[in-house]
Amino acid sequence: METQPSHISGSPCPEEKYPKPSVTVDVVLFTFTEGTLRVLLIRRKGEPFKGRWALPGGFVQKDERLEDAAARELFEEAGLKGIYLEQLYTFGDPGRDPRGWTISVAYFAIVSEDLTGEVRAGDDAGDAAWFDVYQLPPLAFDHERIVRYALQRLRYKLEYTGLGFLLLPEAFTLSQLQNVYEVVLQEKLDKRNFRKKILGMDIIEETGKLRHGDHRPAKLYRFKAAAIELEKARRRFP
Amino acid sequence: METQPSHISGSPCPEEKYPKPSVTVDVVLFTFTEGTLRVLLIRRKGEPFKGRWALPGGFVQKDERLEDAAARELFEEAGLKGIYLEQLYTFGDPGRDPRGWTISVAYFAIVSEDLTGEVRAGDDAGDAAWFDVYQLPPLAFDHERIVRYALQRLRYKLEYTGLGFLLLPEAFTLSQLQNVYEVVLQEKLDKRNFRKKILGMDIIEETGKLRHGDHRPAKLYRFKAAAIELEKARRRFP
DNA sequence: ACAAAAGTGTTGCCCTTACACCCATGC
DNA sequence: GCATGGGTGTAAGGGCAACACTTTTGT
Repeated sequence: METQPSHISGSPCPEEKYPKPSVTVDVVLFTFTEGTLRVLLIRRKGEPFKGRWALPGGFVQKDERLEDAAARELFEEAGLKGIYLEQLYTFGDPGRDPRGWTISVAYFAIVSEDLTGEVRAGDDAGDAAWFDVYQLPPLAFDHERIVRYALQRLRYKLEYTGLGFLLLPEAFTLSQLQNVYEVVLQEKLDKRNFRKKILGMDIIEETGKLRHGDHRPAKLYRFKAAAIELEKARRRFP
Repeated sequence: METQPSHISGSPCPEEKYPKPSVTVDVVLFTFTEGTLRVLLIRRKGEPFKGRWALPGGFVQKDERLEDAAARELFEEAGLKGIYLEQLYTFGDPGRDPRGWTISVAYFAIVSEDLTGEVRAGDDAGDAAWFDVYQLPPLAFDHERIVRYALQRLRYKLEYTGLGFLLLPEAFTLSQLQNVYEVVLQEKLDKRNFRKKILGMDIIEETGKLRHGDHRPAKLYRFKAAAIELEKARRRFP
């Protein structure tokens, strides 16, 4: 968030009759690796909160759709493209940015574990790194609150849609998927009921391949593309 | 929305390095009177869209929380106070305001039929009036889209919370409440099942009084205050 | 052969749905 | 007394939660 200009303390156009806020987008990007739910954070290079970790994000540009701004920031700061994005909430409390009046439109995003390795820090952003959601470092601005809200949204999403697989690699086992649900929802689930429920949703299918690990090999599944389209449509405007 | 200043065409501070958008709040306020679901609209006094109907709203002021801005606009433009409000969505598509770059944080609001009569047009806003959601006049800006989105939210809300009574007077009959659900959800409901469901939710209680109408008198109910607190808590941040 | 994860069905319960008749009042 | 909306119970079906053992592999 708000990485680039540091010269916008207050209004650059003082004594305007109708002062305007700065508007930023911030993205809470989730993935799931090594058995933990993770969020992408960027280390801030400039003031304020220099050196602290913050959500990827930045100023919205003129003639840019809000969602496009979120996608652009993800690309500029982390090299990621084509990510699942949806608007989360808009935060505008006075005092949330020490530089002055700033409103942030937060986005919620999910990326497959596959792309997790592609993350590279952007040029003018600091390091980028994945953090366990349940063990975050101190964050800049009100970003901790934004992450908490996003986590709540992720829980709702898993509870009534089947989109947990967005967090996983393209091919995954049912045990992996169940693990995602258990970590996100913070509760233990029954294996048989879980499988029945997911398979009954008709959103994933067998790939025909097996994953060989330490023990009995597991069937690999992939999601049906239609499932994502359906969810997107569900959230679109009537 | 955007009633006051018409001099903000483009940026008042041209050639800034980081131009800022204007930020407004718009409120979709629902109520239920005479058997129809209604939205409050304000006739625009100034350009653009002069004379058209629009959602109540206006510019966010500095050091003002977004929700406070929404509440303030409702008071200034319609004389209403203490309304149930929740954030709906933020609209920022380029071109949505012919005057220039404007982002609108839309709020969703519900008012009891009791207060419906208190609506009076604000000083600098035009007339205020209630319109049947299913028969809206042409609206200014992208307000029709915002209303559609709000209606979708209202449906979700009635489906899994019991907050339909927020639209009704303080004391209401179960038939009135069922009628609200039927009009909002656009489907006919079974009387016995509806009553079982609502009473089972433990959110309303008998007042002990009866409403005398044309036929057999009906028991009057009121909602339990705890029900609203519960819903507010559910939406609050963890 | 053994340890460890994968995989698989049945039962009971509850919640949801479908459905029809009597009641109390105003006119 | 009749028209009109108010009010009530039950039975069947579907979905969800609880529960334990066999299978397949790697070592």
